[in-house]
Amino acid sequence: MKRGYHHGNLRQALVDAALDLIAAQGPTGFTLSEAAKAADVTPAAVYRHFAGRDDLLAEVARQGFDIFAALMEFAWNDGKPTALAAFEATGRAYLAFARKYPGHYIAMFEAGLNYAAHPGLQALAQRSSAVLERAAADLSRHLPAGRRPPASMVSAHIWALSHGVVELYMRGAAAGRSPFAPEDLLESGLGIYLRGLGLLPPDQ
Amino acid sequence: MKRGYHHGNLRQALVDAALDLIAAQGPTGFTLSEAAKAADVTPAAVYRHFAGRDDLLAEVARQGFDIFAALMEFAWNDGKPTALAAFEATGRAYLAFARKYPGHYIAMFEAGLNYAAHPGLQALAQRSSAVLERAAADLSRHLPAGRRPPASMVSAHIWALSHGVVELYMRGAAAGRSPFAPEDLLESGLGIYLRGLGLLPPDQ
DNA sequence: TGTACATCAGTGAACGCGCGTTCACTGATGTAC
DNA sequence: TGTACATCAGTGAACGCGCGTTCACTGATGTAC
Repeated sequence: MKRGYHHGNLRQALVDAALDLIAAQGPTGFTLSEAAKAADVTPAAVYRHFAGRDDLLAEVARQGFDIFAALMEFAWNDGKPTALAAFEATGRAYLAFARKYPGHYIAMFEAGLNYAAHPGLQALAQRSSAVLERAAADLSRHLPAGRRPPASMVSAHIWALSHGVVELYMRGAAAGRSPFAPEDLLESGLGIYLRGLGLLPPDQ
Repeated sequence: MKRGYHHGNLRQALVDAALDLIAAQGPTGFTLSEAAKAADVTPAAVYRHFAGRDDLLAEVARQGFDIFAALMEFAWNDGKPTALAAFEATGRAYLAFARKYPGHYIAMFEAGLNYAAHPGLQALAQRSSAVLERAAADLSRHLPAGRRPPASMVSAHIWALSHGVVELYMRGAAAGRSPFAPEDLLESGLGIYLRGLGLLPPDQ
């Protein structure tokens, strides 16, 4: 397919190429040159749209956080119909995102990029975690005030469990070798955790 | 300090140099050349002891699994004095390992190296996970047979939570920004989880 | 103990490669009149 | 509608760099007699 001299939407084409490379070859397996080649363009052309390799990578992460936050907000759905059901939907959404947008996920959480150097990123990342914290807070309201752990701690537990499942059992070392699907692992793990919080009956 | 022409123990010196580089600069920030330089040796000398860059990295991981498995076994201590106490000690040991041996941890779990290509590695990795599975199985024995999840699932939950805490809250994006120490996060998370399993009284 | 010799762990130079980035350039697009 | 010109998104060649790896070599170590 022959395009004209101007690409049309090179910026996004480069982001998409980067996504494919990241998903296929890990956080390191992405080079500006390869992304340019995949977009049928000279490496130098990238500099019309990005400050450099790092900037392109940051844009990938930025778009990822955008999608991620939207997905999480949609799944949480303001805690309807019940806080518990909405919470479990949010957990499923987390894994669905990691599975469907592996390039984004890796850029966001595994590329080790410097959040401080890209201020927009930091704000977006916090928007994502805010969803989870709000969900945890709403959930906590169903607990007697006495034994209610801080919502930010609950959300940290959930996030850690979710991330661990993705890293170890969806990708990673144990990916094929575990008898459990990541989705089942997260769901069962969350269930036990919620029971421990007192949000599910002890004998389900 | 001037050594003789022969190094003495170059093999281990290279492993140690690699560990420092990995810990300081991430899984990618390790090159054969830099490791050689850190050991005061020509890059070519590395090939007297390792088949190449990958082989050196694999040796780092191998030693890591060795230490890791030993540490976990020691902490588990055959489930004494009680399965519960031993289990919590094992969780603490996991985080202590990640904190004390960051280079090893990264090489083991984040370097994305091909386990199948290094058969010895696979066996060692399984020895590590066997400790956790045995602990989970011993714990489960205190549950009524009816609502006893498979031990391998319990150990997967624990591993995922521990790994997630390390990645997100010890290193990683939320490292400094969370109000909770990783150790506290894991301990509280494990506590809630164990309560959910029915191994701790509901109102602690 | 002394000597001849094999072994072996290092050197140093060289290689081809792909990387990110720069630069002067050119051809297409859009705008003013 | 046509023309002159500014803008802008690309090219292509070049750069310096550090990488992993190879090779013939050399100097130190260890062993046999």
